[in-house]
Amino acid sequence: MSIRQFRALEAISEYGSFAAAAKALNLTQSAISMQVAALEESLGVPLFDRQHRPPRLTRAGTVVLRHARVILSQYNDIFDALSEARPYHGSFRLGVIPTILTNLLPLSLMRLREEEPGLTVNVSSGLSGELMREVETGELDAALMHKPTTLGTALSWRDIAQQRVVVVAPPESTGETPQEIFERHPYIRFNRSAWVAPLVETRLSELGISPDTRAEIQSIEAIHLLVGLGFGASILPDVSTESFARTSLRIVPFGEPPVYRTVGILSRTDMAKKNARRIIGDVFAATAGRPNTLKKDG
Amino acid sequence: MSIRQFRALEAISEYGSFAAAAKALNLTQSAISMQVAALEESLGVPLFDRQHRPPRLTRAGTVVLRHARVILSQYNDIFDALSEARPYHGSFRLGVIPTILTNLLPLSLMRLREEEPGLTVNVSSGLSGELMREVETGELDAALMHKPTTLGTALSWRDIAQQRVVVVAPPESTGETPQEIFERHPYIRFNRSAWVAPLVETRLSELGISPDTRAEIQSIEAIHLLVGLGFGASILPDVSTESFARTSLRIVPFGEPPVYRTVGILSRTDMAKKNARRIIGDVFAATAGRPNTLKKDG
DNA sequence: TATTATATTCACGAAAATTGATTTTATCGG
DNA sequence: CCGATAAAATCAATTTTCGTGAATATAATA
Repeated sequence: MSIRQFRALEAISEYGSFAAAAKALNLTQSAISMQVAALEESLGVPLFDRQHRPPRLTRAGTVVLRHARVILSQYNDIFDALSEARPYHGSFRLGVIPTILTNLLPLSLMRLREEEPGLTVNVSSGLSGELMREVETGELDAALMHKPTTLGTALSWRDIAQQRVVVVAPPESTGETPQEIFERHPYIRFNRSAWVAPLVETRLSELGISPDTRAEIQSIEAIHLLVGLGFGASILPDVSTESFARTSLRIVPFGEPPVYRTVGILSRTDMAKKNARRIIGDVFAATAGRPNTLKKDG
Repeated sequence: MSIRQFRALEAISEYGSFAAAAKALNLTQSAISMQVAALEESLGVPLFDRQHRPPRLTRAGTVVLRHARVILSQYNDIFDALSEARPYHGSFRLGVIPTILTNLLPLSLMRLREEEPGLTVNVSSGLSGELMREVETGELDAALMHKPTTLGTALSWRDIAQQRVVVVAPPESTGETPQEIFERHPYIRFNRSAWVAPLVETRLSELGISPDTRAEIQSIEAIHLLVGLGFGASILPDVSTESFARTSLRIVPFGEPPVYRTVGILSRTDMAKKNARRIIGDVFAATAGRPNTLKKDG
């Protein structure tokens, strides 16, 4: 099964016979015949009814042809797509929630500067609710934030990362389960993210845990420090894959199935800078998906 | 540019490095490296930024990757699609306009019986307006008819054939243009098709022709016969490609650009027998597109 | 700076595709 | 029904492509 074989199949259907297809593709008729044979071999199904001359497509043949057409059109579009993907020049106003500000963002901006030097990104920070409003009014071109629960057609969303919510405990702590950990350690509540908090509360009560809440803190970094000093344990989105602040904290699953928060890009459906949006989205997605260390210099 | 190369590209993006992709695909690093090199060569664009190790996708790389993903998913879907395309068993009520009844239909039914013996097609005939109503009420599963000018979302349409409307003149007639022909021959009007008639009238007056109308006849076959006997000339949809009744009449273009009528399949969007509809549509489209003679026996 | 992980290069052998000649099979015309 | 013709299948020889393994080269890491 190769593209050449699909091309042959399409040509046969277009020109009506193996021989005609061969001529159109500058090949021998036997080459076409063998390509079809190979295709049928690998699919385990006859694509043509040889009772007729020229052979006719079987039902299976038309099914395969339909797919072949899609494949070939995607294939042919590649060059066009490449020629449209020329260097971008302009500015882009991006809103970002605090958690991302200190994790995903720096790496992504480095990459972006490398890949698309002509694109200037103006970053501002805020909570998801505020950002959403600013996107709606056009103050921001897009926002990197939590996935809203409801979304009108005026706004577009693209997933960037799924962050697992986990229990973070001191390195020297004992206890394998959330229950054990919160029996032995006070709870440092991370209450910034209004989007995740309810999920955490629900899961806590599902697990039958009533933690000893000792503090409420807004910053993931600050909580990391406190937990590292043995002050208590906390429940946070797992940003450790971003390789920043990879302190030696214990990470324990927070029940099954894991609680996730989805981070992505929100923008207006009718926005102008769709190309820039795609570039930025691609870079953030790449950074989130395949964490790489920051280059020393740039 | 081959599917294997696209697979390599996707694997690299998925597993994060050439080496990891190689392992996943049971190949050597060098094989992957060469595939990428070949891909870049044939596209004329670097897909990876070798300043980094492992190399990072460039912008062009992500563009190609997007296409590669579509291609690969279509590719992988082929087997599923084939296994779903199992022999159909059941009946189907198909309405057909008179013109098709005597041309496309017989050939298509023969093919259909050959390809899908389990599918029984019950054919009934009527004018487009009637058929449309019967499809709406569910008396018919689908209808092969002229394309309606307006179409709600409750009904679905699929194009099957474009028939050119042409001037049909006796074999021994003279005159190269419609004007000349209708100066020398009386006009036999085909008034059955309410859908094409207005177009014909418009074109006639555009061409400044006021033909000597000698008869109005409902049947294309009858008109063919009369024209063949030299009784007059007519203007008809060109069904001669269907190789039936290929009498030796003269066929002359009816002005530029040609007048077309579009024939297709109308059905309810919410119909049950979508699979049968597709099969039938495929066969009619194949018959219309690539006219083949009828087999002697079955 | 040394070490390690990773990618590139190159020559060689293996596998696949193409060709040209030949045989087989359907269709068409008496 | 039979021969003529058009089309496809088959086969051996040849060319092309692909993958490997060893030897570099290059970037990240300690």
